[in-house]
Amino acid sequence: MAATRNTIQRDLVLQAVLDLKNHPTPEEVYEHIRKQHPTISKGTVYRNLNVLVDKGLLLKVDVPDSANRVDHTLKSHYHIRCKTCGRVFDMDMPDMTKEIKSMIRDTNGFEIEKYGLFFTGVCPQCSEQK
Amino acid sequence: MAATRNTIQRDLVLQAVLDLKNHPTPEEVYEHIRKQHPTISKGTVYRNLNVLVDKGLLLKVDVPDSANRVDHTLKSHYHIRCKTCGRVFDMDMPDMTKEIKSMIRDTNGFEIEKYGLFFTGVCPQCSEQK
DNA sequence: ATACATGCAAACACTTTGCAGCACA
DNA sequence: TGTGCTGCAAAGTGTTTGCATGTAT
Repeated sequence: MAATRNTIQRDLVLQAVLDLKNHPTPEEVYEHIRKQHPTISKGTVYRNLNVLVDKGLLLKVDVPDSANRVDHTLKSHYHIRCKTCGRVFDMDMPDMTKEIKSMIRDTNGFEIEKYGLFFTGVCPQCSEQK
Repeated sequence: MAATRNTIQRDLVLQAVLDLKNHPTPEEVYEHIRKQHPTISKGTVYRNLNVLVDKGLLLKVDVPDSANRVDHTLKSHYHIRCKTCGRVFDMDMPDMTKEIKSMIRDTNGFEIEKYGLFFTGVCPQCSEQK
């Protein structure tokens, strides 16, 4: 990995994700930082999120059909997205990595690197507003 | 659901997915159809793929960090994407819907509608080319 | 006849990137 | 002092959409 420097912007990006807690989108990180540091650019936010993910300090959360997110929680867990309001929540369920791996019958020569398990549904607030 | 019509284009889109078999991208469907029907537009391909998915004739496959795909296989199964060549393959493993649902401890009021399980790795061809 | 569908292009949402100047090590 | 990083804007991907026209029912 190439050498990296500690810039103010890098710190701000990491701190913003920690502050926002709930797996924010890059856009949310950008808006959060802009309050205190209005000159930061969106490109810098994206670049630093990628750097922090590569360094293993943040986890990338792939969200179908919308902006991806980053998670400050590093242990394996799963998410659900409300298809009405778009918010993303943590699932209350144990890690299934072992079970999932044990179900693989034949990798067909594939080197499996990672997997994603993602739920979609309607959150309590949105379902009662009908 | 609104009434739908049987257009030549709709048939062509469905037939293309069946012909191409391996969960093609909309772009691949478009290029395939264009050989026989050069005036079809990409918008029409996207629109019809969405209609066919809504009708339950095709399955949408959400692929992290790249174009989505459609699958003509309707029964629940999982996919893996080679991060080197980008191709998507079927996983050789049984359906885990029951196991996954049984691991959910508390839905916190969520109406869970669906889930996606997706693998990433390096395919045999790409890993031997190193 | 009517409303759904088409082709086209523009717009959209999200993300990356080229570049000139800046600042951390 | 050098190269990694920044801000900015432009470009890149993938997908949807507005509109005038066409066509299935």
